[in-house]
Amino acid sequence: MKIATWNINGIKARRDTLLTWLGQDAPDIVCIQEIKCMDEAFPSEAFEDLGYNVAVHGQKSFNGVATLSKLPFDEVTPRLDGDEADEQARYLETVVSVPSGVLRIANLYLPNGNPVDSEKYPYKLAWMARLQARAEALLALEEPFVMAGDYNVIPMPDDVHNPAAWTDDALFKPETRAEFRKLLNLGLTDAFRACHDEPHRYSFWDYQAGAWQKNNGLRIDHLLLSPQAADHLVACDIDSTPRGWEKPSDHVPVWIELKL
DNA sequence: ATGTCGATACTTTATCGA
Repeated sequence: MKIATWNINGIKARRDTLLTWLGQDAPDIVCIQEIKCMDEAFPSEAFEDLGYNVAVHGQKSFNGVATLSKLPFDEVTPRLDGDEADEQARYLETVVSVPSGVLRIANLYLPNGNPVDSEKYPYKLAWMARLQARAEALLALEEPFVMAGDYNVIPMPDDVHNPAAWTDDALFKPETRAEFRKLLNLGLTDAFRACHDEPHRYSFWDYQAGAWQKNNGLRIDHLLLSPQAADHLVACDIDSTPRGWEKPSDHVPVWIELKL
């Protein structure tokens, strides 16, 4: 079972790019972020024609997540617990049945948090605390689950080209990295780092300043696995090729293979 | 650390968010 995550930066602008990638890569489940549209504007039919079931949690203009799955959804639950007043569409949890039982997929678009002296940074940290609480609740079920998405977190200095330039950024501040580490300390596995120890492998390159050409990137898109999922992890990688295509997203897909 | 991009609106250029 192949599961991918990809921040596509606008489904209207990236529909055909995503279809092309799905046509050649054919993952079983894809978590996409930043669809930037309302539920009813999502082009579900195009993906259904490729054999995917579609779950959408969108909003106008910003944010928004959608999960595509070749397996039917047993459950679809939008929103992250912990703040009823939070209107931002950033979290979509689904459950599918697999031969060995169930598999839960949390699709998340974690807040960017910049600028750090605005209300956006405390919102990011609070959102990360809510995600930890959700992870704890799910871990108690002792079932396989994947938390996949754009975390907007650079976990380690080796995950960015020039770490010294990022020390005060919301994606790399010590407080941000500490909140991410709490997820790992609960018992979740960073799938990419379980499979790779080479430094400077990136999932995002800014549109500006020739970042892609200079390989000036960030590793901020992650798949975190529960112990019951990590036990079945056989491969993980970043597919950077779509960053070189026409009109690319600034992020590329990251995928795992689970033997379930 | 800014050489860009996507979506939106009292649009055809400015603003916001990343």
